[in-house]
Amino acid sequence: MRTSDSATRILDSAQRLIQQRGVKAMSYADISTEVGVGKPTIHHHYATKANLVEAVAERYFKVYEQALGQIEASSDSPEEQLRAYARLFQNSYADDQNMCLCGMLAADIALLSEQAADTVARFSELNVDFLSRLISRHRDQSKATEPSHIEALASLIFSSLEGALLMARGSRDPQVLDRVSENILRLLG
Amino acid sequence: MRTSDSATRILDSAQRLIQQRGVKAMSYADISTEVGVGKPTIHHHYATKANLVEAVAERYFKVYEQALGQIEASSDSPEEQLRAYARLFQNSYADDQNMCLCGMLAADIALLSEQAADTVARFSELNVDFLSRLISRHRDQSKATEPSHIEALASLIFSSLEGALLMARGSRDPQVLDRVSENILRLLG
DNA sequence: GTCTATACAGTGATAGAC
DNA sequence: GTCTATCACTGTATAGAC
Repeated sequence: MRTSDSATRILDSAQRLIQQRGVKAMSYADISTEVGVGKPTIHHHYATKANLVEAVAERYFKVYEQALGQIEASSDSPEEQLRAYARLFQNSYADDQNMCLCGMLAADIALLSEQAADTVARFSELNVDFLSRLISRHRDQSKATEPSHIEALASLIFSSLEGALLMARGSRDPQVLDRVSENILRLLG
Repeated sequence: MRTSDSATRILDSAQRLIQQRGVKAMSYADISTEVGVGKPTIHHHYATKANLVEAVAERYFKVYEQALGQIEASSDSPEEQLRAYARLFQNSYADDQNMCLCGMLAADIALLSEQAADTVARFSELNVDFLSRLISRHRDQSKATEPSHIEALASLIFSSLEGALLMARGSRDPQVLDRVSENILRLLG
């Protein structure tokens, strides 16, 4: 159905609005205009705003999880995989200077329902786990490293990219992300 | 004047609310309740919400600039100065899981006036410049390094800490900041 | 599944008295 | 410098028809 994936188009619009303006500034009126349906239609698909945010977060998590899976499944080297990982963030910024959805939700954590906040926490784990595996694989090729060090390095890489996305928006300097991405590759070796 | 630092207490309240909830969720009603003055009083000191946000950002910038100056003036080693720098972020989080004000403003960049957005950009430069000087001083003790590498490393450190602050909020894990801070020290040497 | 119409709380902001 | 009273507007949400 062309018409009846309104639910999906509402999610698309809501996600974009959150990434650009934050949860509080994402309104039913904006979505209504963008998608071309009445506000009651939005409520029909997602009863409350909390529900809508939860749905956006959950879908984002799953899509992102799949993307990480594809990177991991590729037979590339850990270095190449890390490059592909960094590209996820670069693509987000290239697409209208979008913040990572969960990065924005983390900033707005005080406004979220328990469920949405939980998805944000799981997103963080997802990234750290992915990076920890990647680092382990890389380290096996040379020398062994303590698990706590690996997790700390994974946290550093994830934080760097989330922060670089934030910094790129704040400083209006698109190159920040590229420079940080390059230096992260150096961290690995 | 005891009474007439209402202006200051309004700024304090507004800043805290922005750091915890973001610009859009900071309201005159909240400040009015917290400070104990009527909403018209807030307008008397800061005519519009945009003015208020600009004043909060500008004061934050200046206080932060002073803090960096004190770190720089201290006769400590570059390593110790970097530790003190990281502590600024750790203190922010320790104080009610506060986001860095300009980090939150960067997330809310689409909602800001030109002037406020400019202060955020200047804040970013302030940090990168400070860190670049610090790195240069450290490198002089050993080997020379290209300026572009220094700035890239400075951006990485700043991004890491802003991102770690965001990540600590999102993952509800206070130790993230500590782990990232430690690893940053390793980046220097 | 979508609409019109509407309820009602909260928003930033202003007028004018003290 | 602070107040009371009030403004126009927008926010989320609901009722009920089609």
